[in-house]
Amino acid sequence: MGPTSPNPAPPTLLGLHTYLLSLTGKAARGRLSDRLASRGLRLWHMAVLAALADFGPHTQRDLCARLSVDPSDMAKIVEQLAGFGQIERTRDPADRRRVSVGLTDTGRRALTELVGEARAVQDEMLAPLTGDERAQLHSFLLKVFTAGPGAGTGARADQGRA
Amino acid sequence: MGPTSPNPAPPTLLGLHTYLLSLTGKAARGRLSDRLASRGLRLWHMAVLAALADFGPHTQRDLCARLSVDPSDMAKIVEQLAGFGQIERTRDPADRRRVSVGLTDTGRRALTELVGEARAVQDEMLAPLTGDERAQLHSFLLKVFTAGPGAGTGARADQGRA
DNA sequence: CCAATTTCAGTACCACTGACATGA
DNA sequence: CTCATGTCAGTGATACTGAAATTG
Repeated sequence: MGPTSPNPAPPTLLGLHTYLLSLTGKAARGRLSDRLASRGLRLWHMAVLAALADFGPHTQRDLCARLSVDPSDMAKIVEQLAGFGQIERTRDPADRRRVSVGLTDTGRRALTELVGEARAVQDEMLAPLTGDERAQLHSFLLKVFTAGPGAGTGARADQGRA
Repeated sequence: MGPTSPNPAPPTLLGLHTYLLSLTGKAARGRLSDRLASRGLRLWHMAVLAALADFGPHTQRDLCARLSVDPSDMAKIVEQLAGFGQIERTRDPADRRRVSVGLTDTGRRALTELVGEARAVQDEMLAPLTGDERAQLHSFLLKVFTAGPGAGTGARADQGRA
């Protein structure tokens, strides 16, 4: 859909706020995951590290709830992060079903670097906007996101029409 | 990631413009495709119909270039739309390799309805914003999108690390 | 013979479903 | 026995790769 390409995107689509939002979101996601891939990680890895850094240790179930990730997927993500030594898993002695997940120093360092990558991407993508405009964009998105998914389809709704 | 859920998303993530952008984009995409699914169509179907409505008949290859869709995927999309009677395919008599794709009246009607659905979704999602704010958001996104993907990764860039 | 267009089969990835093992 | 937690295998959708078929 390269705007610089000879064939521009259809105005009918670009005029729809939600469509444009999904396009730019896709581009953002793509660029982010490209960057993170150079370090062998994915977006969910960064999300888990960030959740642990911001709120301290979680059970896997709480991580799933906070990030809207399916438990079966979280199992794999946590398994990989443990393999990288970025998190530690310990069985809760009080309720041995629960696995408590906590950040290691390695994980904390990794998160710092990942956030740096994300900042680099956003400087790239948001280059056409002034600082004020970026701040406004951010506040708009935050409003939409905070009010938005809460009720119904939220994060899943990805292949809705089953 | 329901903001109304007991566990809020990590501020570290919400503070990253690109991450927030990808989250809201994902939500927009999810809601849109849910709506369209109720009519048995997908986002790409709407995109193709919109391209044909805005710019007239295309060869499949031109559709691919305009929408950044892989030719092998476009073949399936076009096949389905033809099955629904929303487009017509004719071999270009001058160059019989090319398939010219054009909109039917049925397709035009379908597009009108799909756009209506998209507008409904955007009224839902952007409810927390005033009219002015929506216009500003739109212009910001348009700037970012128009300047952004142009060169390389554009819409594909989804699993870049192959 | 080579290039362009379309089509088809195969691969990888992501998100979800359902079944299962463990433990409260 | 029941419910909760976490794990694992399997499904459907998406996006890409590579090769074939047709035509220029």
